[in-house]
Amino acid sequence: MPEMIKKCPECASINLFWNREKGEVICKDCGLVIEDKMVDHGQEWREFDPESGERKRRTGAPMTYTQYDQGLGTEVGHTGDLFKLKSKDRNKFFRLRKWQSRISTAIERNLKLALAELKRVSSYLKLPKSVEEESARIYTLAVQRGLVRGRSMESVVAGALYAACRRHDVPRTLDELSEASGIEKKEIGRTYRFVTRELGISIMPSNPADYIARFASALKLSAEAQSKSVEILEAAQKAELTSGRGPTGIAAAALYVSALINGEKRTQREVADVAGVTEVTIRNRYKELLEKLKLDKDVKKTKKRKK
DNA sequence: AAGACGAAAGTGGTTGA
DNA sequence: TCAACAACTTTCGTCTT
Repeated sequence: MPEMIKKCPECASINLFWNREKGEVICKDCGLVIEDKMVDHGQEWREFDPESGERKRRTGAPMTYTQYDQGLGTEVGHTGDLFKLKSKDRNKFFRLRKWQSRISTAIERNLKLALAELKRVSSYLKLPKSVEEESARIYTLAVQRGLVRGRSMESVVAGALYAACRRHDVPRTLDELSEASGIEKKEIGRTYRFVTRELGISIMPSNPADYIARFASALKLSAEAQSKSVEILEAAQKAELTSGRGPTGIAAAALYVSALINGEKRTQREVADVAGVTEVTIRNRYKELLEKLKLDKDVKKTKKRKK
């Protein structure tokens, strides 16, 4: 296979780091996130048509949750098979067929729709396949437990996606999910919490560091600034400034400070926008960082150097 | 004029009686 | 179920660059 050698469009370095899990390709030299959202060009086979039309050729399809029946549908055979049966069995056969269409259609139709929606949102956010799979699994479980009742399908899909993102340490903010799915933020949060609680899915509180790479590249910060912000983050965690606070706020503040120190000043507004928090929050975190970590020296130093 | 800063009031969610 | 509470937001006025 002719593997294309990719270069960083920013600095033309070929020193790239591919984080498969997060679906990010990061330039080690300049820190640019080249493909923060990898589209999976894998199979794209259709997932409709079982009802009528041609029979499925599912031979050897990989088992996957993004397939509404996980690619393993049990089908009560086709009329062609009937010739082999005696009349007694034939009744049974028809009964089974009827049954199947009764039970399965309700759930399966829902799943089909939901998974289509899920894929839509997922590809809009360019989430890696692993996350898509996970969220499909979560959604399937949720449906089986009847957790969708009383909630809109879309909101549960969004909730499942959000949960899957968190579990895979590839966090998207609620705002992003909200924008992609058209569901209100609080609604997503609600179903997210509900679903995870009901399914007993444990989720670590998301780590601010997971946001750094994405935010930094959105702000076009240098690799130095980015790694500096990670340092700051670690120091902040040691100083216990992070517990109980919103991870995005922390990440944003760390980035803001490190940008300042590195002489790549970004306005609070810019940082706030990409991080999805307000300037005030950044200010508060920022203030804490300066106090507890005595970083103000560093900030002043670079200020003087500029003059 | 724009950005940074801070105070005050409001929001949604958690917790504990 | 309700009130207290923490984190975060919104809004707005003031100060700094």
